[in-house]
Amino acid sequence: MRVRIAPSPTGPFHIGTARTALFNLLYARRHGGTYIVRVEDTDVARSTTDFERDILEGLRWLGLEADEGVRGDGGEIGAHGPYRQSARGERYREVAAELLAKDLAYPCFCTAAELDAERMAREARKLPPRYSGRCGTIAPADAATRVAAGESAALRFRIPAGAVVIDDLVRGRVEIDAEALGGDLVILRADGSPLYHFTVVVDDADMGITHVIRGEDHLSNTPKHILLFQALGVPLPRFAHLPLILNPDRTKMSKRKSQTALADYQAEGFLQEALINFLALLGWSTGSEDEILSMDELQGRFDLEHVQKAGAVFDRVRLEWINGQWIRKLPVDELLLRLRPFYDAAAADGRIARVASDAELAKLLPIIRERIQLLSAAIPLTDFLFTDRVEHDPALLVPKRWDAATTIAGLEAARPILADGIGEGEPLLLEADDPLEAKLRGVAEAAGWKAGDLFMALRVAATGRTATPPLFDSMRLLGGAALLSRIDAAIARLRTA
RNA sequence: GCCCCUGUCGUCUAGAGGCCUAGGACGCCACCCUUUCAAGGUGGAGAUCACGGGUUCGAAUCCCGUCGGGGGUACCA
Repeated sequence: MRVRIAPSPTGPFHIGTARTALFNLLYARRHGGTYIVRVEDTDVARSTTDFERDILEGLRWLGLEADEGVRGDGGEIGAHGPYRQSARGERYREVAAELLAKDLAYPCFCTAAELDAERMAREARKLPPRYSGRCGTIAPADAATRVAAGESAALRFRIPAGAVVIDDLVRGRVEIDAEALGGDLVILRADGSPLYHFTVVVDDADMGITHVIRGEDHLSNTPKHILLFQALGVPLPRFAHLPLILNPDRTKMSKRKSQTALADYQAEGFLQEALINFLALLGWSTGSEDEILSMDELQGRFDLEHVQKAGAVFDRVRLEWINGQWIRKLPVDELLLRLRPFYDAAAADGRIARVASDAELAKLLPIIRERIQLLSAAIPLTDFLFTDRVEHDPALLVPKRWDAATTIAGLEAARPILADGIGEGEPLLLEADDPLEAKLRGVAEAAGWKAGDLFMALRVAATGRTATPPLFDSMRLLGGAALLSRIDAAIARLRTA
C-alpha cells in the first residue's frame, strides 16, 4: 500500500494541503503502507524554492514528514525518485514518446489564436469548450515531417469515446462520459514541458502509488487520469476523493476569504497537536463521541468509511477550543518549550522589556495555562511582569462601586500589609489558603468595602489590567519592590486625575 | 452553459429501515464555583433530518424528481 501527497510550491503551505497530507499519512499508518511526498513543481513560472521550503518545513512541523520522497530538509530518500517533477522532465518526454509511437498521442499544430477562435465559436453556439481534434486526423508521417521541419507542436493525448467509471472509496461509483472531458488533452507543451494531468499519472505509475487520496476538486479530472493510466498499460490505483474545506460562505477555502497559510497559524500559537486534531475531524469522524485525539490515536482509528461526502466549513473558533484543550493537556515542561519563542519574540520587538528566564516561565505556567487558547495570548496576560512600568488608566483603576478617593484610601490601607507580606522571589500559593489574602479581607471588612473591589484596585495598580492571572500570585511574581512602586504610581496618578 | 459531487442544529458531526421524543462537540444563554479573566461543573435555547413524491406495517436512513450549495470544464496545479 503506497500513498502520496503532492504539493505544488506555488504558494505558502496551505492548510488544505496539510489535511490531505494528514489523511494520506493516517491511511498509510493504519494499513502499514508507505507515505510519499512528491513535489509538483512543473509550473516553473510559479514555483519557488522558498515556497518549497515553507511546505517541507510545515509538513515536518506537523509530523507529516515523508517516509519516502522529499524530506523536511529537502533531501530525497527512496528508490522511485527523483521525487521532484522538475527533475523528471526526461522521463515525461520518454513516456510521451511512447504514446506518440503508439499513436495514442499526436502533435497538435494549432496556435493559441486558433484555439481561442475555436473556443469562442463554440461558446457562441452555447456548446461546452472542447478541442475539435482536427490535428488528430493528420497522418502520423506528415505530422512527423512537419515536426522535423521545426514546426511548433504540442502533444495531445487521444481521449477515446465512451464512459469512464471511477470506483471511488468515499463516493462509490461515479460515471463520467469521455465526451465531457474537453477533447484530446495536451500533455506536452510546444516547448516540451509536461502538463499536470500527465505528470501526475506518470509519477503515480512510476512510484507504484496504490491509493490516490486527494481533494474532491480533482474528481472531475479523474477520468483523464484513468484513461492515461490505461494508455500506459499500468494498473489503476484506488481513488478516494475527500470533501473540500470551505470558507464560511461555503466556497472552496481560499486565501482571499480565510487564513490559509499554515505558518500564520503557527505564528499565532496554534499547537501542532491541535491543528492535527482539528484537521482530522474536518471531514472525518471517529464514529464515536471522542473529540480530543493525538496523532497516535488517530493513526489507530482512521478509516475511509467515516469520511464525509459534503464539504466542511473551517471553523476557527472550534480550532481555538481544541488548541486550548491541548495547551492544558501538554506537560508543563513541554509547554514551556513551546512558549519560549513567543516570549523571545516579544522581547525582541519590545512588547516586553526583557527576556523571560526559564525559571520565571516555569513559575508562570500553572497560572496561565487555563487562561490561554493561543500561545501568543500568554504575552498580554503576563507582560506586566516583564516591563519596567505600567501605564495606569484612572478609569480602570477605580472599581465600579468606588470613587477615586476610596481607591486611594484602599491602596494606602493595603500598602503596608503588602510591604510586609511580599518580598522577592517568593513561592506561589496556588491552591492554599493565603494569609495575605486573609489580612486584606480584614482591612476591607473594617473599612466597609467589598473585598473584591479592593482586590480589583490592587490588580489594576499592579498590572494595569482588569483581567489577569490570580491577584496574589501575580503580586508575588512581581515582587515587593516593583509592586509598591506601582501602587505609589497609581496613587499619584489618581491624585492628579 | 455543460459535466460531476453534495444537502442532519449557526458550525463540526453521530446515525447503515424500528434502539430517534434525532445524540455529542464548538459557539450562544443561564446558574454554580470564584478576588478579575479563564478553566471546570450543571442546565437551556437551537434540526418539521432541504423540499415533494413514492417503496415499506414502519424512512433521517431505500428509490425518483425538484430546489439549494459546491467543484470541474486551460499549452494552471
